[in-house]
Amino acid sequence: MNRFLSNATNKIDAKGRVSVPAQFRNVLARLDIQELYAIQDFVFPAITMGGPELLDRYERQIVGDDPFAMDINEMSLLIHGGGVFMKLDGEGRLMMSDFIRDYTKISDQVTFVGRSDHFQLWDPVRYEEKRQEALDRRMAGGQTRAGRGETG
Amino acid sequence: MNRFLSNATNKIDAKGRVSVPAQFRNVLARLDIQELYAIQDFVFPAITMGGPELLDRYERQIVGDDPFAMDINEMSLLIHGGGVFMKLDGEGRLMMSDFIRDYTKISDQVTFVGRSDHFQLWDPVRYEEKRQEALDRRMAGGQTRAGRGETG
DNA sequence: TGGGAACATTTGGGCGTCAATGGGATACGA
DNA sequence: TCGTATCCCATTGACGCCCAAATGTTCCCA
Repeated sequence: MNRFLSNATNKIDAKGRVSVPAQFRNVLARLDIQELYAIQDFVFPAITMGGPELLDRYERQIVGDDPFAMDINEMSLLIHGGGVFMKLDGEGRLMMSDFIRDYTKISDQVTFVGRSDHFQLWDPVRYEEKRQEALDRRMAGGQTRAGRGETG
Repeated sequence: MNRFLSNATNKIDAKGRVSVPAQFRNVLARLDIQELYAIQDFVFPAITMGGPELLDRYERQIVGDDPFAMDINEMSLLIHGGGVFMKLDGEGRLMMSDFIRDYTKISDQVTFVGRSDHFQLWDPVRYEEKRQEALDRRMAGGQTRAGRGETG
């Protein structure tokens, strides 16, 4: 598999490190991603991580024709000022910086959530909350499309 | 037969493994499905499993042209964050991960339920409950037992 | 029609490998 | 020089891979 799927929760050790799930590391290797770009999610209390092309994509939103694009100056402030490059240590771990902790409220555990072409870092509790909210909202409004448990 | 039909209940062994019914494995082989995509059912306490095209189908809902479709970010959280790829061991068994147990309340047995182009994993008791509920609901409009369900 | 052989399926368990985690030692920056 | 980050190695436990027992099914022949 060459996409980030599923989720896994790992502990933060005494030094503030946490192992990136092996499954995700495999995807990173397959995509030949050496350096990780990290930025806060604009909607959820989570940190988005992915390859450098992730930054490219955000930058395209700045200059792009997206009608919902934010103010350019404001957007740049978030993307360029709020993003950071990180890399894993020899065992595939990364440091939980204050930058990450601030936006996520992560304390002693991290839930890694696959998002297809990138993945996210969540506090386990908040992830479960938001996941449930999303589920509720889908069942409330989405009865038409593929609702009722039918998938086809 | 190249569709998933009927249902069967198998035991979970001490290691947390359970055999996928041979009948279902035959269908998988016939459809040349090597890797299974699994995701929680959005309505029932069950896990839906099928080939990779199952994920494609869900993803089409994300990028679909439905203007009232769910928020993309939220939908991805459910589909990508909540879905997993799994594969069977040499004997055709799969691991009952916490992921599966959480959504299904499966403890020591699993009921595999055919759903034509995919199948589901249920806790035997809950399956029987839901099946009975569905049956009752269907017969509610009609007469007694003998009465056939009226809503074709 | 009954018995049983041959086969298929389910279940159990040993063992090696790898991932997650912990911790000491060293390098680096404030 | 102290606090922090990085590198390296050790430990533990989970999972994959393999083989074997037990249970169930089919089919043939007496």
